[in-house]
Amino acid sequence: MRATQLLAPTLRENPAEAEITSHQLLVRAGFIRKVAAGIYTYLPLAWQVIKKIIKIVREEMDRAGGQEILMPIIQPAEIWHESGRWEVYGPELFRLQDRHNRDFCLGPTHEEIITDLIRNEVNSYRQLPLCLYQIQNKYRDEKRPRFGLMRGREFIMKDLYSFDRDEAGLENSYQKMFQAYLRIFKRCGLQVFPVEAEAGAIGGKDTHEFMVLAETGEATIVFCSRQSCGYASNVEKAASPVQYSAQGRASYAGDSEELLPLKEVYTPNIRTVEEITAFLNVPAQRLIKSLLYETEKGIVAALIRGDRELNEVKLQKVLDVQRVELAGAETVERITKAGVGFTGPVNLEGVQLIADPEVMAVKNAVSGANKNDTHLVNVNAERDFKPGLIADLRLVKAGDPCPDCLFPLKEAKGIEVGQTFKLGEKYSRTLGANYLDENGRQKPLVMGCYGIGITRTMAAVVEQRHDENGIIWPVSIAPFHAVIIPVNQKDNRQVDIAESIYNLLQSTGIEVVLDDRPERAGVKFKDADLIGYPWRIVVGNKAVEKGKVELRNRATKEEGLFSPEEIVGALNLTPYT
RNA sequence: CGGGGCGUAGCUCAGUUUGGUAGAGCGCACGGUUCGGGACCGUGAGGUCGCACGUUCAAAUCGUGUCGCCCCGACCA
Repeated sequence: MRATQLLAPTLRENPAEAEITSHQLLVRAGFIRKVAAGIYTYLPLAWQVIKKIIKIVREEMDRAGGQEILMPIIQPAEIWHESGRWEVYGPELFRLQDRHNRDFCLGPTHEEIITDLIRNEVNSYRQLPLCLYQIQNKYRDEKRPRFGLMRGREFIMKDLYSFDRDEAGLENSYQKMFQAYLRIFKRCGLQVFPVEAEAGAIGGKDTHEFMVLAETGEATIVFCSRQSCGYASNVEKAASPVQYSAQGRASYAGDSEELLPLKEVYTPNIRTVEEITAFLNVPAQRLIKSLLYETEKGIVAALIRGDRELNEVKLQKVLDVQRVELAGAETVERITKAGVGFTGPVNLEGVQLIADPEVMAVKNAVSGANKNDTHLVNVNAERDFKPGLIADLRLVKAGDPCPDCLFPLKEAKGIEVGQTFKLGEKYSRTLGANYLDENGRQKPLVMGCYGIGITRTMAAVVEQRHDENGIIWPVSIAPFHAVIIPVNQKDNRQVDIAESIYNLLQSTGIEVVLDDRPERAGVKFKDADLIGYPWRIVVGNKAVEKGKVELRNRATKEEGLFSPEEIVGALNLTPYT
């Protein structure tokens, strides 16, 4: 490809709207342009990268036994009603109507379509196991699209669905996919690590997210500091190892303190945990934070130790509700008869009490009194209040003990590039996708689903592989392997040598750009670094006189002089470096 | 959906407070000088100032509405 013919509009300055590195660089280096919020055109360089990522994904899916299909973007509302997700998915579903006012949606995912296909076409255990996948545009009307390709409203995704006859089959399919995922991301030059996660709207039991560690990641993950343990989890999922025992407080902290009588104290306008710890001179661990949440099943009071944060996902799961929303000031006042900041579990009427096990362990705790400017001291669980439910509600954080081995956990930010789910029978039951076993008995198919965000993966690679000058593509997915830069476009000797190297490399199958633009060398160097070609070949005067050209590695910055004939041999096209 | 901010040339931004002829740098076109890390000189093209309505002799500037975009939060494969 000649640079004069390549549409790669680079920018000198960062676009004002781009916040994170991958967004800035992909726009600046001429890979993408925005069409609307969260919707982008992929220019030639980006599409080149995307096609390569897709090729890798396709090879690994095929190797793992997948068969590629292509399902429609536009999906009729009926099957979404059937699965119940027309309502559940909410405003995130792009909905539209045809000329007859029939409802459709743009597919955010394809469980419904595939299950519909399979229930009609697969009837026998002899046809199992079956793995089908597609690489397709997906549509999600995100509340807040952001960070360029990270969270788009239109994006490219690979989704594979596995169908097995039983749990053992699913486990086998799941493991194959898990391994395939590790290979895919490695081949894309990414360092990922799989973490345990929550299933979210898709549903299912076991699920892993594949995380690319990056400062700009939207997900927080925790992992065990002990290498051999290997525990890693999304914080939302991460369990806290503290369990409540029937023996109660005595088992905690070796604390032999006596239970003291309950007492009211005057705490004028003292509302927050910080204010109370300062005012009463007690540590935050001794406080019981009482948070009122509104759910579709009513209002609950969630109790958590003063030094902890509540994990709303855990709360939602434990209550088995769709919606948990921190109650507003009016609701708090209606329920507690006091202002925000004075809520406490003692004599709190009309709500369900749910407590974290740690709360049960605090002796002589401090809590709100449900009375303005008043707190209670020497509050003790069981004696002064009795929660209807005790459940792990804590948001785990760095330093907390690992649930598997009790070593301290570490925390990191990650970009989720893939997720695998064991769906089980969730969709096959609701949509009636069954098969007949050897005994002629009808059974629901056992499903798994496995996604990879293709366009997000491209952004994640930029996020993980860049420097102050631009992107550093691995050879495996670089838009081109190399760029040839004649330093002076008006020097015929340089141009001739550059042209001959260009022809030579092309004839050996190396993907190369000849930067034949009438620009000064500096401009070409800047663009080469910005775009991130793995190799750069500079044809300059001094080099020409010695019959040698420069070969430079984008990632390592190593340089060497080679004769044109030596270049092909010197180019190291090891994919992932 | 709550809070905040911004819409002026392809890009980055001034100008809006105090209404009166549309600006700069970069990019682009042409000519010249340059030529190994985003050169310089000259000439030039390019804008319904997001859109609509209103106030006014006069609106980029004031008012109302509306659309779009960005950030924080909530939410999310």
